[in-house]
Amino acid sequence: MEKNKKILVTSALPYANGPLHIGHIAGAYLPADIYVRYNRLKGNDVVYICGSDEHGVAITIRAEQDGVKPTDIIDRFHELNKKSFVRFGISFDNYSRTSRPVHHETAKEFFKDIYDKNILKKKKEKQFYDENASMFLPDRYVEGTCPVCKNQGARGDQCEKCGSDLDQTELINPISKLTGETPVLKETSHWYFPLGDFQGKLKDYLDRHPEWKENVRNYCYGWLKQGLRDRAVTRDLSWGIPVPLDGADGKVIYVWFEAVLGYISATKEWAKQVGQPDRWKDYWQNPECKLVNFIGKDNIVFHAVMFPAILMAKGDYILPENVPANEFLNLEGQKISTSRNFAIWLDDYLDRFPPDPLRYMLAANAPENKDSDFSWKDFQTRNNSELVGILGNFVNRSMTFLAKNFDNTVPPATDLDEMDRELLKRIATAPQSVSDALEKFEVRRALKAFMDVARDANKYFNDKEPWHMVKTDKVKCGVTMNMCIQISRTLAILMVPFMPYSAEKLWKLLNLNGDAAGQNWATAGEPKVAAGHKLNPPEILFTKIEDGVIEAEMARLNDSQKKPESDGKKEKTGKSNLISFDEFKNVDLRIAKVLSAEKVEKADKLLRLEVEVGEEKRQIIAGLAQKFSAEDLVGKRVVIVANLKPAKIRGLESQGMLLAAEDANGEMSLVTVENEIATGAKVK
RNA sequence: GGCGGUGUAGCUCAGUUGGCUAGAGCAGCGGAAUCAUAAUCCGCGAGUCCGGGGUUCGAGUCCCUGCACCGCUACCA
Repeated sequence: MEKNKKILVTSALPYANGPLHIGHIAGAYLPADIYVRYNRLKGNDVVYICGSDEHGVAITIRAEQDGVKPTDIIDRFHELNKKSFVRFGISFDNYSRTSRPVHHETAKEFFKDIYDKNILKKKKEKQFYDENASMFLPDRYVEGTCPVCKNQGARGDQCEKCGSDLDQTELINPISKLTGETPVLKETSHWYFPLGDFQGKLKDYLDRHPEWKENVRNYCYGWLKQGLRDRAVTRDLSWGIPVPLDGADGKVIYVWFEAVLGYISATKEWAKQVGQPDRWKDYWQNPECKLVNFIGKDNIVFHAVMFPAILMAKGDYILPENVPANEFLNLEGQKISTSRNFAIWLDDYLDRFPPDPLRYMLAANAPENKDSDFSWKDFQTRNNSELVGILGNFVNRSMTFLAKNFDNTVPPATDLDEMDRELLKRIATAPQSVSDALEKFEVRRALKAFMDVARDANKYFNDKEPWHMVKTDKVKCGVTMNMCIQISRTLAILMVPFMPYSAEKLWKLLNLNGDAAGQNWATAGEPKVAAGHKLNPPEILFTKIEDGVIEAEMARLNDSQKKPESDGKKEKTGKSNLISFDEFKNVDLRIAKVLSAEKVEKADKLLRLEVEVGEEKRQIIAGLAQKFSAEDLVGKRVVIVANLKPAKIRGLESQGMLLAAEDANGEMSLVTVENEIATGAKVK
């Protein structure tokens, strides 16, 4: 038996700008929780860490849209998500948040330390500073006269008229788009993390972990092959962790660098909570400790390349031992979409169903090797035929049999026959069969191994036919029932990682001491229930889900999908957004005929169109390629915005914009006209 | 467009370093049983292993290529 191992498990920090759905859960949380609960049963010293990721632009944008402060957004979703996790039985030891002081300090310490080691590269550049807004202006927020063609509306990154790539400092008569004031040129610095310098070490690190999932490894090798580039670790933003250096006012640490450190700060916070403030070091700075980061596939590069690089730069920290990344979960054959509200939200689910059936479903169908699919029909089937039919039924038939014929008391197991001995062997090997899979993070296989125990139990019950024996040989029948209770106890313990609530319920029904989660995995396969032990009256473990309930859920899913982002839209059409006729008049809409269309090379979505507008011919670059082919467009009369400032896209000048409608599902339709009206005609 | 992944029975998915007649669960069909939430147990699969080439004594498993889908990334006036 291995000795107590120290294991630090993390799940990706959910971004606190929205609620959690089942896709999140299936990827990074449930598999981790199963792994954690299993290791606790094994007696390992596990700490399970997570928290809300609360910085970054997306939060400020959402706050601006909703007309609230960033803290309002993060407070709301932090609390909501934290509560959902608890209800679902995700057993974090600490669920922190990156807005906490401990995290700010940790992130600053890392930044400062890496800076002090002269690892960060400072790149000086002159940038415009708006003194009224008290901030440096990103290129796009500066306008002025183009030094090449003298066009007055040139932007800081390029001139739309002549297509020249510009540096903002080249502009003549620059103006801040924020305030309309003339910005001053100030020297500013950005710090870059030289990922490339860690290329060799990262390669060695990857080479040392051939046991990682193939998708993770290949993905990382792909990045390495391309060569790692310097990556900025500072940004000019007001929301985030201030850069802890002099002269870095108005700069924050870039989220990619800081968020992953949330695992460390959350561990520190936990250590304080348990009254041993230094204990986090036993994990993060202990080479004997095994760090496992559970994530979704979208997060691979941050956890398997960048996070290790940061830890290497800092030194004295352990690196992830494994990064089990799951693929994505689809819903009813389609992608889950938060913007379309096509999802099953966790808190929503928990309002109507118990956690365990979903835990079971998501574990049985976890997207381990490829994207997998969740459907309500499947959910019903899994619940009814597997949980109710196989697992629940076995326990129930055993317990009601004992209640009726043995006064709820476990009979002695004297005089075992061959079949009984086989069953005991089966019980004895059950924990190992589940562990084998869990040690390799193969949750699906583990769950199947668990269910196979229940299947075998049913078979044993059937083959023994105790309902006949009870009339002919009650002692022998008693042996059978003793076996059934032994295996029920084993099932209760093995069930803990997957379905903790039902495991405890079963444990109580069996009237055993303590709780199921407090048992030892190593002895789960031993027949420990004594003869004469009194059981509690039988109760149903899992309830059947009727067709009507599932139909209602499917209808909900469809209904909710029809009205996307309701509040956002209401505001946009509200009074404050009304424009005057004069404003509308400024937009010059014209009829144009598409003469030719072709795909822009090396761009998936772009089409280069030539259109006729009256006498004039124009080139328009439009992001339509995914919905329309050249044939769809050539010859069509469309509406264009004729007086839009030209812009360079992919090196091609776009002289106008083609109008098309796009709905919430991403379906598009061109705006066209009924008759063969002359091109160049004004639309009003 | 670049990088990575996936495409196996009606459905959801396994298939380890290439090797015996390609598997599981569910659904379906037939049977047994009736202790149990009409729950269980046994038996039944003529699948172009996405298409096309190739390597090999032998390929779902390796190589090339085409198609489809997913993720990251670039670009969507």
